[in-house]
Amino acid sequence: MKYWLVKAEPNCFSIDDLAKEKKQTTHWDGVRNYQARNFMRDEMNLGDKVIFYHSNAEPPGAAGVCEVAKEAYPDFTAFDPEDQHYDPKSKKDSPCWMMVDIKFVKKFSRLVPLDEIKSNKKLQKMRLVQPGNRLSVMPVEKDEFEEIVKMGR
DNA sequence: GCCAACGTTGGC
DNA sequence: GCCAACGTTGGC
Repeated sequence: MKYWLVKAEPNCFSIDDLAKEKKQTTHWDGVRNYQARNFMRDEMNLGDKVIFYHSNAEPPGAAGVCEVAKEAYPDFTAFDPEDQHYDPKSKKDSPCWMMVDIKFVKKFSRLVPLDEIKSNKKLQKMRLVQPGNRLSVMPVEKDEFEEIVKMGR
C-alpha cells in the first residue's frame, strides 16, 4: 500500500465536489506532466490512500482523504479537440496521458493549512514543501500521511 | 495580479 | 544536444 498527495484547485474541483460525485468517484483527468503521469501509471495501485490537497486556495492545504478506485488507463480528455486538456500528441492507439479514478474517503474536520505543514518538523521532507515543487501527483511517506490525517482531525 | 521556479518546445 | 523563449503552476 502506497500513499499519495494530489492537488486540485477547489474553485475548479474541490473535495466537496468529489463527495457529491456519483459513487463519490471521479477520473483524475488533465494531468499533463510526465513525472506525475509516471507515478499514476507505474506506481498507483487500487486502494492506495491519497491526500486531497487544495492548491491556489485561501488558504491552500490538505482537505481530506481519498483512495485509488481504478488503476491507470488512458486519459480520454487528451483525445478531444474541444477539451481544455486536448493534446494531439496522444493518440487512441498509443495514448500519451493516463489517469486513475479516485474515490472520496473523508473530508478533514478542519483543513490542514500549508503553513502548518511547512512548520511541522515531521513533514519537512515532503515534496510538497520543497521549494518550487509543482508536481500535481506525488508520493507521500506513510508516517507523513498519518501525521496530516492526525492534524486534520 | 505578480512573479519565481521549473518543464517544454523548437531553432540551430 | 544546447539553450533561449515561452507557458504553467501556485504561493503570496
